[in-house]
Amino acid sequence: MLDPQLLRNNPEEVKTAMQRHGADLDLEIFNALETQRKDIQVKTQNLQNERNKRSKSIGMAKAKGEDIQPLLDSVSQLGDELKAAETELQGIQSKLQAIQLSLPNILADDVPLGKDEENNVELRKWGAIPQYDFDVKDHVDLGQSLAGIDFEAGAKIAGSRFVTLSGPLARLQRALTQFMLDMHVDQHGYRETYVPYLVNKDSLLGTGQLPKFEEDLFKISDDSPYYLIPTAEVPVTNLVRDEIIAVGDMPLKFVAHTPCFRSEAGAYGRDVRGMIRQHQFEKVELVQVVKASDSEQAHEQLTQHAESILQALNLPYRLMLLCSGDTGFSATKTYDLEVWLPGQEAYREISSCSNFNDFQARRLKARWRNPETGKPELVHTINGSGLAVGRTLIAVMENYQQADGSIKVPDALQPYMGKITSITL
RNA sequence: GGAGAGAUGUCAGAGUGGCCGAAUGAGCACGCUUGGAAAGCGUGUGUACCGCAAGGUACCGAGGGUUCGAAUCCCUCUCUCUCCA
Repeated sequence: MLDPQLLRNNPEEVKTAMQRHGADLDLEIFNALETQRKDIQVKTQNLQNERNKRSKSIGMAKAKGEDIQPLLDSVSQLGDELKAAETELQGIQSKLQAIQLSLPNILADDVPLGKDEENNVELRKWGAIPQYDFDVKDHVDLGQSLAGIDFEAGAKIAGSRFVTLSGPLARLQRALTQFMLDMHVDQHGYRETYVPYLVNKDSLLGTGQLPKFEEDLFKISDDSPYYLIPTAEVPVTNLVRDEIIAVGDMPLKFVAHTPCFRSEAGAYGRDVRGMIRQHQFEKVELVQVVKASDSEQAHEQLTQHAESILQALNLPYRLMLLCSGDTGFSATKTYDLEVWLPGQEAYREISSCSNFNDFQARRLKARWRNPETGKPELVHTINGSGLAVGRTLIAVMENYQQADGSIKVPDALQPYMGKITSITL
């Protein structure tokens, strides 16, 4: 949510910023509602004041044993008027709120203008793209020949875009998860966190998935208020909802491993082959809650934490700065890490690291107390995948494949793999 | 599944229709006191919105209702605790 002050005081500026982020603000409607709101709010508060004063005088008169009937008569009409004003105010406020909830975050100045991922800007590349003297397979072929990935089983048990893993490949996924968690906890100072995989509506409103993106989510049922989490960002960031954080506890750094569930509505033909785009996948998520003055630096730092996993696994990748059209609704700026997949001969997203500034914090009412002013201030939230485990599994398989179809276990993962050095049939 | 109790400010905890944004205590901050500390004393200490300000409005788990007036009464929901199955 944007700062309502900004919206009221500089609506033109906000409108321009919204257009940059692919949204529109109808100033005519907004200004009209704002004017009405002001009038009716003042009117309502005056009526409330009047009622409070008279009610108080009735109380005092009664205490003195005076006749209160004339006073009662004089307020009889006030109640109806007040109720009407309150109802009207409520209506306007919910309309204004709907507008506010539908507006995306204002993009950072250095976000390049662009329509879609074609316009993202490559900031740096890491690692050499491996050369092979044999025919490279993708993870689907590798997984099938190693009898470790079974799409038919996933489809039978659940449906399309589900998969089963078994044997050493299932273990490899677990190894990756453990490795990532350990690295973020031991070397990067994150606090390991276990959270619910089902969340309520308030949490999704807080991080910005609702009200606009309900179709991307799995809802448990119509009578149950729960949704499956699309990312650990939702439960973890909501830890600070309605909280005022002590200055000594800042910054908060959480890491959580969870499954993620996405309906992938609108991705019909895309990535139908393989494990790239699944309804269910594992992810290790990094979340930081910081002071406003620290958020840019924290965003860079968190991105580097995600990068360090790729580096430790020796997987080539590139860092992309997302353009305006590709940056998510709640983000002010997003870096994507794209890992090299030999099977596709392409870089594919494996992590998305975003700074939300105070956009989520305002919805969440997440604040910290500034000791200099003694006042609560909104925090800034930053999160990123560190990393998407399913896609990392793919990347390891494809990058570490050998001529005989086996997969070498990266050195960093060997302690987690019972010391085996290679995955073979 | 059944029966009961409860949810109040940073915390503990009073308040069962009006003078309650809310006693009291603890904590915290500042000041006094002291050689220094403890104790003691004094003052202050929620959030949001409107307003230049004075001031006003809302908020006592959430949402509705009754009433001139609700933390307090009624209804629904959520959560916590105790007991029974």
